[in-house]
Amino acid sequence: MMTASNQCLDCAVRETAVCGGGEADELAALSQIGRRRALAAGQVLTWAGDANLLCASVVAGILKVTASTSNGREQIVGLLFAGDFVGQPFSEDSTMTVTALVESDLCIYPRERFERVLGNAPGLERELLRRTMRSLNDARERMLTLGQRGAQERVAGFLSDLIDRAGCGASNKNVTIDVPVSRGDMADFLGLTIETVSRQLTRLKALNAVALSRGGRTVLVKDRMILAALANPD
Amino acid sequence: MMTASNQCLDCAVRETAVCGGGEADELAALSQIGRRRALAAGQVLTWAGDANLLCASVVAGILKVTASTSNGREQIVGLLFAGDFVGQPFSEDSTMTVTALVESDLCIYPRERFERVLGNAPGLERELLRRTMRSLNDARERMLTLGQRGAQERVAGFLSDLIDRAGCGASNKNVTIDVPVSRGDMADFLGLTIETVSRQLTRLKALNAVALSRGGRTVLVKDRMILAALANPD
DNA sequence: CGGGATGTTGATGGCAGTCAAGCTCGGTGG
DNA sequence: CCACCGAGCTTGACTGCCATCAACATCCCG
Repeated sequence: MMTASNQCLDCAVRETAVCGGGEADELAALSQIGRRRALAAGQVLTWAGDANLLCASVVAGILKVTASTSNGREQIVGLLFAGDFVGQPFSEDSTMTVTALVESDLCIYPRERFERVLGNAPGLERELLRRTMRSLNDARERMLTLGQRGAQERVAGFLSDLIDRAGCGASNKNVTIDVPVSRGDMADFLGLTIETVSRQLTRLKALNAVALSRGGRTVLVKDRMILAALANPD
Repeated sequence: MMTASNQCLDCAVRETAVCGGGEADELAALSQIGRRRALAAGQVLTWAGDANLLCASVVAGILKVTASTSNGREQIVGLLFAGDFVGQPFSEDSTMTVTALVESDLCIYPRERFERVLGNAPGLERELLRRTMRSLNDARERMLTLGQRGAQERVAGFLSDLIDRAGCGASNKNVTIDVPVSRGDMADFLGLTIETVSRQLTRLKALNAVALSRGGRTVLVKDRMILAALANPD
């Protein structure tokens, strides 16, 4: 379809998303099945337990992938940013809920059709394998945090990771970072409560490692080294 | 090489390992690069931080994949059984340590050669992608446990999972399961201490849900339903 | 301004970690 | 065959961290 193809060529994540891993003809096949969808903040893309009908690429925004216990406790098992892949090909049912944290744009692929395209697109399949491997590694590193680290290490580590994500380069002092999620989501991500997260942040403030503003959503990191030391004590 | 090929044909995990996903010619290519290696209990296959030189299939035995903090705390992020795939293709460095928990047999593939074989073996690559997706899902479900569940839920859930693994079918009462790991490994797996694991097991005993023998390594599950209820309270 | 959502601070308690002692079991050697 | 030994497991006393409950502050948006 011409419009879809045109969308791909000037897509914001043309290079960074999974589509970038394929040859021209593979991209063309993908473009046939992709459809744009916008999600409002808080809107759910897929529910755990529902039939697994969708895969997607994040074009813009931030989403969370969550798992929940039967008594309603929630763990954020992954955050998705522009360029990230969403979904579980080759699985009949989805066990995770995917929710937009801010207004987001996706490029949606029906799962079964996506799988068929994958079969004829070795470049895409390779790229998806690489990404899944990286996600698995991330998940395992986070299991270390959730199983073994204390509250202070978790919060300091979270901020350090945010800095790395932003790619602020060499500067180690006075880096301003934007916390893209609420305290509640931060707590669910780190396996803590809102109160504990808040307390640890004020503790970092007291240690002169950070300064907060914009209602705690903007963090001025006065010294990355202090933060790194608190995230990884000996 | 004829011997390697012969090894594959009568390999114990011929059907269940990643090799089973490919066509005959794909298997032949794999057999060229696979070499058997035996590991003693406690022996390390690969260290976190070393160059990433190996992938492998588990032929027999049990291995653990661990991540560690700088101050020496360890988290078991995965257990590997016969048929499971080991390693991280397409990554230059390995971030996890892999250790044999009992005497084990592996079929080792040099990483770069394995990657080259994958490029010409779509069936294998597909199978590896499926497995990696499953592992990612497992890791995420475990993040829920590590982040949100209490000690009792973790231990009861661990035993329930062991029963599922063993595939004891329909019988819900008086199932005997073999705990394949020490209390210490169980603790590292669950993000608890040895003492807490032990206490929770005696608690299960007091609740008449299980009986222990062989120094705590054999568990007679008197009622799976009680266990499931304790693992998933409301 | 005013009101609701979000974030912070405080008081308290419980669950799991720590430290320390005893127990069990399997293996070894006299 | 039994006494001994050591590793792994259990139990106990105590501590400390983080969750919980509750009040207050701040921000944002109309």
